Amino acid sequence: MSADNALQPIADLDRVVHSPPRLMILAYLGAVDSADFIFLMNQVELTRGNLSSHLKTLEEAGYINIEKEFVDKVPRTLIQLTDEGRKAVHTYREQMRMIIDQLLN
Amino acid sequence: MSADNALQPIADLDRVVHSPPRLMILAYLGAVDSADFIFLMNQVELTRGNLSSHLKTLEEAGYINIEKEFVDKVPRTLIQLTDEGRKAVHTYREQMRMIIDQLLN
DNA sequence: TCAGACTAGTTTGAAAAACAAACTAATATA
DNA sequence: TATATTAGTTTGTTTTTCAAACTAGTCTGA
Repeated sequence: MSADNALQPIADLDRVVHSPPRLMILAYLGAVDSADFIFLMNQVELTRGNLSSHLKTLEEAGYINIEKEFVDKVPRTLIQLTDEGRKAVHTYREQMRMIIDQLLN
Repeated sequence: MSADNALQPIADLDRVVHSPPRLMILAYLGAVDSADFIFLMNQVELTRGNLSSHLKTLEEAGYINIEKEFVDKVPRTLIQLTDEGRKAVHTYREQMRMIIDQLLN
């Protein structure tokens, strides 16, 4: 019924990556490789609570690594893309490129 | 605070278009220009209820036109992209292309 | 002609995702 | 010692997505 469905690539998009707030986080992390919580919050313009839950989603997917350390007794959260996360973004990009080129004219 | 935010293009994506089920609907309609409800339902693999509500969202956005007619006493719903819908897809495609090329490496 | 099945949707209610307000806990400051 | 600030998390609300149940009409056979 759907064996050779041309729209399948859209259905197959990784929803963890596809969500705009998370796509912003991933795009930013892809560029800088490591960011702290507050800086990331300002870059992607999310509230703290909102950022916190999106980071949790990304961490559970294995796409980012969260490291907490203390710098002069101030807690500091370092967030970086994992290899898996980088791969997921790469895959998403290739799929989306195909969708754009082949499906949306 | 966010005047020249490189991530802005992601935040600006049209969410009506961005949703995968609706992107499938729009991609399909872009290719065929007119489809009936049941055929579209099979193509995009949504339940009737689900398709119905996504169509409503698209119609309210002005992206599709829904015409109901009777063919041999059987109701038939014809769905087609409006000019505005075609334009929205075009804009989405250009924005996404830029995001892919510039942001996701 | 009346019961049962089919077609073509819509409405409604539940589940999931996104969001932001309120809370926690620690340090710094006056 | 109160007050403010920093850095997050938890929790509750809103929005979105989804599918089950409902509506309304047609067809088919006994």
